[in-house]
Amino acid sequence: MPIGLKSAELDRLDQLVNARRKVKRGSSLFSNTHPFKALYAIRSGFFKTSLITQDGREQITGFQMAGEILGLDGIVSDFHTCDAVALEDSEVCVMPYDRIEEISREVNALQHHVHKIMSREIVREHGVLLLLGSMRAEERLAAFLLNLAQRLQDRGLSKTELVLRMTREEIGSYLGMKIETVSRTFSKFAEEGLIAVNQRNILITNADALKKIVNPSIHC
Amino acid sequence: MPIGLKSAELDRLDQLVNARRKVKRGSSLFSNTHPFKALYAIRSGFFKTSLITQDGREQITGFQMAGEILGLDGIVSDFHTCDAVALEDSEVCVMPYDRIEEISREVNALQHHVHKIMSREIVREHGVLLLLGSMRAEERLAAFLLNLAQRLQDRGLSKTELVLRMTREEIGSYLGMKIETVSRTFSKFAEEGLIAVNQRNILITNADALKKIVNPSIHC
DNA sequence: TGCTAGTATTGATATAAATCAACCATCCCG
DNA sequence: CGGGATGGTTGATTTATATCAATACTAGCA
Repeated sequence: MPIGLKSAELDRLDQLVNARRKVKRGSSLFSNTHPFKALYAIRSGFFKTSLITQDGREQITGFQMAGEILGLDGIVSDFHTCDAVALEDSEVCVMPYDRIEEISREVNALQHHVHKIMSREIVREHGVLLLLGSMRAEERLAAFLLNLAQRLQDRGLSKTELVLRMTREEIGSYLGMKIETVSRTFSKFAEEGLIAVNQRNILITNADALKKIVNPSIHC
Repeated sequence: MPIGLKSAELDRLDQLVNARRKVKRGSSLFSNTHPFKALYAIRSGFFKTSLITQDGREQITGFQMAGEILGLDGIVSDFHTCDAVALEDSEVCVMPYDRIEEISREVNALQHHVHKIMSREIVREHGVLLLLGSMRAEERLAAFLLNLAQRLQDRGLSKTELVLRMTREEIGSYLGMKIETVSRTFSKFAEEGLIAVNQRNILITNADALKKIVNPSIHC
């Protein structure tokens, strides 16, 4: 949340969060077609958001961790249009949407903050489009690992040791590839000494090489 | 824009648009790294938005037509993060962003409208992720044509006759496939009698069959 | 302790789409 | 009118990834 506010404004912001909610691993925070009432700020834990097609295919649209916001998809139609499922025991702050609108009108910083969050999500998805539309399997997985590492680093955690919260299948769904390809690509990276894989524990041993895979040109 | 407003609110909304701007076919409305100042509402014409990677690959993130909003990507960082290029001579309304924030605080309907526009864009991109992540070439192109047809219909135009404003290459970039595959898929659809192709003029002759391609299950 | 379910890896083969290549159509401009 | 530039189609071949199939690992539980 933004800083440098007057104390009266801070008091108002305190009213934004009406409750906390714990979400057990494997259970959902909201689902497609559920009425939209609130946005959720992740306090702890890890989520995936996904779409399910009528013929049963799942497309994961993102993985979210502490500090990120869930539920933006619901604003447009008053209904959620995707599912959000916890991949580990998690806790969120519930921020009723009408209260966000109300307080946004009074606290300019909040108004701008909300816009930024939505814009950031749009830009993030642009990046995923680039990934899915024009990268090959190795590039996708390398980009995925570097992105996770960066986000962990932003949270003060190690940027080289990651514990994947999702299955290989979920990674594949997100990256538009099959589980076998995900597995093979992990193995290839490991053989080449870029990472060490131990189940869901990944150690990035050569981040530069991963970056080179994602974007060959800038390193030539 | 929303309806059912008081006249004082309508007066305020009039102040939102500060200028119109014409954009010639092939020239850009804004570009990556340009400072972000305003959102643009398309009055007439047709645009593409795209990302360019350092190694020169282009990923088109969307095609926009009259009534749609451009520039949302710039809010998060005060800089645009993609390029918007007119695919035909176009005209936009320039809406300075600081004025949008200001008037949003006074006119609740505008505030909600802005949120909805951003949320709609997020949901649209979710759909593209699904397309790129889990559909095959034929499904992608069929979905693309149906989407265009729907949006034309929403604007009171024919839902069966479409004039493509973009090249095959641009379609391919958007759909994550090569130009040859786009061309072949058009030819296949034409052979099967689903569409008639005459250069960039497409006539949809069997929309149901296209729908069946996109989503096999619901028609079985 | 061993069994089962879920998850992951690896190999063999099939296939969708990319690539390489040739050619065609249209438009524009000197 | 002619010739080049741009955009599009079609065919032959290659390749990345999917699919099919077998096996292995881990965790939880009876």
